[in-house]
Amino acid sequence: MTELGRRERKKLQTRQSIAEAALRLFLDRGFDDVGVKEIADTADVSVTTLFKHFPSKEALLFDEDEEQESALVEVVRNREGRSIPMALRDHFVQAAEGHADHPQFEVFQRLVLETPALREYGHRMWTRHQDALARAIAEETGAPPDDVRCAALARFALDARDVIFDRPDRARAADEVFGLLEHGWAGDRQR
Amino acid sequence: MTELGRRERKKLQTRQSIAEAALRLFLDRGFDDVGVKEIADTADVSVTTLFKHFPSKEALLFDEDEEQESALVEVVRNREGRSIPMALRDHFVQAAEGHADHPQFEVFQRLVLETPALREYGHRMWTRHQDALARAIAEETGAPPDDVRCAALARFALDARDVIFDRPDRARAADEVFGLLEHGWAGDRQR
DNA sequence: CTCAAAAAGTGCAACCACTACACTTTTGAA
DNA sequence: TTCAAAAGTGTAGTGGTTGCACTTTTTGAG
Repeated sequence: MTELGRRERKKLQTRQSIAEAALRLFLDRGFDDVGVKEIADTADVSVTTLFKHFPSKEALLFDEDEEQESALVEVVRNREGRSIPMALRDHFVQAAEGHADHPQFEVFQRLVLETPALREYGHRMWTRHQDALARAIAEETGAPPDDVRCAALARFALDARDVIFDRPDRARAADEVFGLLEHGWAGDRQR
Repeated sequence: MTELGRRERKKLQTRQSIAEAALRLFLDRGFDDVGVKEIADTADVSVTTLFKHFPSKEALLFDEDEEQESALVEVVRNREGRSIPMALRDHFVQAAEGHADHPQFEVFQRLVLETPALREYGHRMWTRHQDALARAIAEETGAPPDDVRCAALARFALDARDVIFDRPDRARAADEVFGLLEHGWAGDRQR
């Protein structure tokens, strides 16, 4: 256990109150119609302080990051008999279903999807995991750590999420897209 | 032939002189160390005018766009017996080789690759073609225009370029990556 | 307990990309 | 020749972001 001193507790607290204020205001009035100044005021903090905690306005909405990466690596490493693409597919489907519970998350997701700056930032954060995922895949298949095919599969799997999220029936879409990665384009339909 | 009046010629000329000034300054001192003001001054134009010709600072470096898209569609449509992934692979390899001649382009490419803002912008511009490419693929294979697999293949092919461009031996990398799209992950190496 | 140093927070001024606006100049065509 | 559209200009602003000098709080060592 990591014992947190008063200082670090307070720091975490201000950070959280900033993030909460931002989320609330953004959901209320949209990303572009809320200024950083207003967020800082709402959180009762100076603008300078806000930027000491978050590197950009967009970052106010994307807090969790390392968990996702380790989850991805874990999925690749610990998959019970399934192929890597199938394990990843299950992971994404499961994640989507897990979020479907909280209606709060749907709203958040729509905000991100409908705000170009946020969508882009989210994508950038997401694809940061490419290298880690590629290394995990390489390690798992005995390929060299910088193998091209592993890098490609990592990239494709990461981007597959975006392709799938735009579709109404996500489970079906996931099947088709990851099926493509699993069996290849030339598998069944066309030349 | 499209006859261009004096007006349109002059407009094109100022646009070009802006782009040229920008390219020269950026190559000289880097994207982040050159202000828009300086570019405008160098091109002997006001900042307002600069932004009437280009929507953003990044856009100063990415002029050609529609040609690439139509080229992609053309490649899919008019491929002599090759499968779609293979046709796209050849297209990318050929494009890379074509640029390899001009050493000027290598420098430009390094600038883009090493400047996060530019790399990102370039990627965004590039993936704009996804829909058009997906539709072309769908049409070519008789699938519905919004078929998921076609959308996925389009996206993957577009992203493949980035994966490949980072590698030293691009031809070989292209073979491996597009081979993956052609035959699928489960093709030869691992489960 | 004391005190000095580290860290968190503050306010201000500035930078930079970008826009709105009101304006002048140039140009194409009737 | 005349007139309206289009290109260009300068100014003043907005909004995100940073640098700086400063105060306050917290910590740990003596």
